[in-house]
Amino acid sequence: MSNVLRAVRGMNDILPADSPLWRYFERTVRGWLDLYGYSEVRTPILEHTGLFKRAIGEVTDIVEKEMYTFVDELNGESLTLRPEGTASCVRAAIEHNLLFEGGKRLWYAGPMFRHERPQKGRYRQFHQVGIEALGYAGPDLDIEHLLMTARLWRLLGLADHIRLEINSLGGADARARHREKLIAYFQAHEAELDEDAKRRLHTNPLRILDTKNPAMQTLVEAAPQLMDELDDSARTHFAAVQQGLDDAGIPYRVNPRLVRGLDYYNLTVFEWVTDRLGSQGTVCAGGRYDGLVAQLGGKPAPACGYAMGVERLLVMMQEAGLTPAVPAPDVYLVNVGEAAKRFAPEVAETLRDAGLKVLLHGGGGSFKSQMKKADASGARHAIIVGDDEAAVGEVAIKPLRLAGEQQRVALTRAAELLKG
RNA sequence: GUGGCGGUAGCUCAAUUGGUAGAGUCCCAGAUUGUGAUUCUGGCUGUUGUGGGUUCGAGUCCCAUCCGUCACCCCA
Repeated sequence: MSNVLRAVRGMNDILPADSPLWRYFERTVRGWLDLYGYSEVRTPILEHTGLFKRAIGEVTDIVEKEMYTFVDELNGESLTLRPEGTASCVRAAIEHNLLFEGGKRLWYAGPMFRHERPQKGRYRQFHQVGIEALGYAGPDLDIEHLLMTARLWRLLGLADHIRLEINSLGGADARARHREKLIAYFQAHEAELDEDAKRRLHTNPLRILDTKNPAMQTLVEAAPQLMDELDDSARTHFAAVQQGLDDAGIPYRVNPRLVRGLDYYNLTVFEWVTDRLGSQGTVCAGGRYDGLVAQLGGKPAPACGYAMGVERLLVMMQEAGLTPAVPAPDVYLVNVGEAAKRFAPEVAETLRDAGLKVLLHGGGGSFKSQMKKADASGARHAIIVGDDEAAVGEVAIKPLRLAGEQQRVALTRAAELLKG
C-alpha cells in the first residue's frame, strides 16, 4: 500500500454499501423541509477567509486552529473551506437582497471542513444540513425549529434516542455583564481552578462552567448565573419558547450551562443530544443569532437557525438497525451467445422504455455464473436471451423470488408481463 | 493539538517462549455442455499499514511514521 494514494485523513469516501443510507436520509430530509416551506440555497464551498472570521469570531477554536485556510497563489487571496454553513447562507442572503420582501426560510446541505483530530462521528470533511430563518424576530420561529426537528427524529425513527436541551444566552449586553462577573468570580477563586480553567479564564470563561472535573463542581455551581442577567424581553422570549414546547408536548431540559462555540448566538440556544455516540453526543444544535446579518454588513435583521451532523445521525440510524433495503433492479438480463449479445441491449432499452430497472449482464461469463449474478443482484426476474430467442425476437422470463414457471414471450410483450 | 489501545487475504478473524503465514466467507471452475439461493470437489487471493533497527531467523521485540479507535480539547 505504500505507493497507493489515500484519501486525506478524516475525509471519507461514501461507497456503494453506504450510499443507499445517505440517499434515504437526504430524501427524507427534503420531504420534511418541503412540509415546512423552506427553500434550498447552494453556496460555494470556498469563501473569503474574512467571512468566517467575522461571523464565527476571531478567538473561537474553529477560527484559531481548525480552518482549512490557504492563499490562492494565482491572485494572493486568502480563502477558506467552509467550516459551517450559516455564514455563507447569510452572506448570500445579503448579497442577493433575499430579505428585501421580508423573512426567508432557507436550508442548505453539504460538506463542511474542520481540521480536528478524527474520531467516530467527527471528521475533517463532514456533512451538515442547516436550516435558517432570516428576518423573523419572535419566538414563533424558535418554536417552529424545535417542533420541526422533533418531527424529523420521528420520521427517521430516532425519537427515542435523542433528547432536547435548551438555554437562553440573553442579549449581547447581558452576556458581557455575565462574562465580567464570571471572570471576577473565578479570579477570586483562582486557587481552586484547574489548568484547563485557568487557560479558559480569559479565552472562554463560559466553558469553565462545562468542566467535567468533579473537584470544581461546587465552585461552578455557585458561579454567577447568566439567567440572572437576562432582561425582561429575553425572559419573555425564553418563556414563550418553553410554552411552545409544552403546548406541543415535547420534553426538554433547561440547561443553564449550555453555550455555543460560535460567537454569533444570542437568546435561545438548543442542542439535541444522544448518549449513543460517545463524546460526540451533539447531533443537532443551533439557536438565535439576531446580530449576524448586520455584523456581516446587511440591513439589521433578526434570525435563527440550526444545523445537524449527518454522519452522526447516520451512525445512530445504523446502530438502531434502521438501514434501508438495498435497491435491487427489476430485471437481470442474462445473455449467452453472439447473436444474443447483440440482441441484449435492445431488450434492455425496450424494458427501460417501460420504466423497468434493468441490469444488463456485462463481461461475459458462463451461463451458470450469469444466473448466479442474477440471483445475487436481488432482481425479481431474470430475463434470459440466447441465440434461439434472439433469432425470433423473443425472451425467456424466469421468476427468481416467487414461485412460477419460466415463460418465453415476444419482446414486445415482455414489459407488460413483468409489470403485471 | 495531547494521551491510551489497535492495524495479518476484498470482508470477519487465527497464528504457542521469536522458528516455513492459516481458516471461514467472497470470487472462479467443475459435478449439472440453457437455468440461480442448498450440497460436494478443486482453484485464486498477502510486500502481515509503511520505513528503519535488533536477531542465524521478526506477524511476534525496539524506534519512527501513517491510518483507525477511545478519551481530552472542541464541536454537528
